[in-house]
Amino acid sequence: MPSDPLSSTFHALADPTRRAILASLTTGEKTVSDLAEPFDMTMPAITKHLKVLEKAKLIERSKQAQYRPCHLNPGPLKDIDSWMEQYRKFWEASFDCLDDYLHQLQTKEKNDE
Amino acid sequence: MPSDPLSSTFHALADPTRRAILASLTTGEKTVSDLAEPFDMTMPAITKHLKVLEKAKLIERSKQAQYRPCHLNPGPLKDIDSWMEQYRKFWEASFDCLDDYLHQLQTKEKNDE
DNA sequence: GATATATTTAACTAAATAGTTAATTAACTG
DNA sequence: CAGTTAATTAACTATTTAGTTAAATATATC
Repeated sequence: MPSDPLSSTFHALADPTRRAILASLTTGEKTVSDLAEPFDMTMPAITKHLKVLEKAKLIERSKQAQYRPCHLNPGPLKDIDSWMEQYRKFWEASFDCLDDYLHQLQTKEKNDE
Repeated sequence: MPSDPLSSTFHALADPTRRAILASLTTGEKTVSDLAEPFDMTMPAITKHLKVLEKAKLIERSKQAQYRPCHLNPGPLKDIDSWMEQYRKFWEASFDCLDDYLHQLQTKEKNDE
């Protein structure tokens, strides 16, 4: 259950409703009802999605009267971006066949040593 | 069940074993036994992880005698990178308080119109 | 053809997920 | 304080997941 941060971020993002909620928060703070409005889903379902996003620290929440507004926290997305770094070289070069490319990379490594 | 590509990629990445397998494939093609070796897990468990990665198109497989070597396919990672684009501005600017930043962004939007 | 190696499939289990409805909490409004 | 609105919690269900052990498949080797 104490899943590592990267896993819980990826898990939170592995759902189209949650990604849509995040996207909706890019324009600023929103209440739960605001966020729920576009979806054909009950409020408790939205509450649960928000809990998943909150545990992953992708959103933060405050209190304003009976509202519990949410805002985006980009930190975990930045962490994913950093994690991706090790893979960028695999698509940034232009190549047709991955095997050729890997071979090329390995050859280059040898030359660098 | 026919989950969208982005969801199935994020889901595949939401597991440390699968991420470790991917990382291991950055150095080139590996057999299932090679990939399984670092983990305290049975072979069928690894086979299942590979199936998840394969369905997400993060790996591709071939046949060589009794071996079924795997290699990395960076395509879906590139797609995640593109998806992230809309969030980059949220961490690329330097700011202390997200609310201030959001307010700033909204102000800027108004000025742009 | 018998046997060993590499991998997968089948059948099962325990736990987690994504949703529901109904009830509860909290705060505002008349 | 009665009623309404915003949101959460509880209790339940169906599905998916991540793992297991045991059996099956496929290829190579003797």
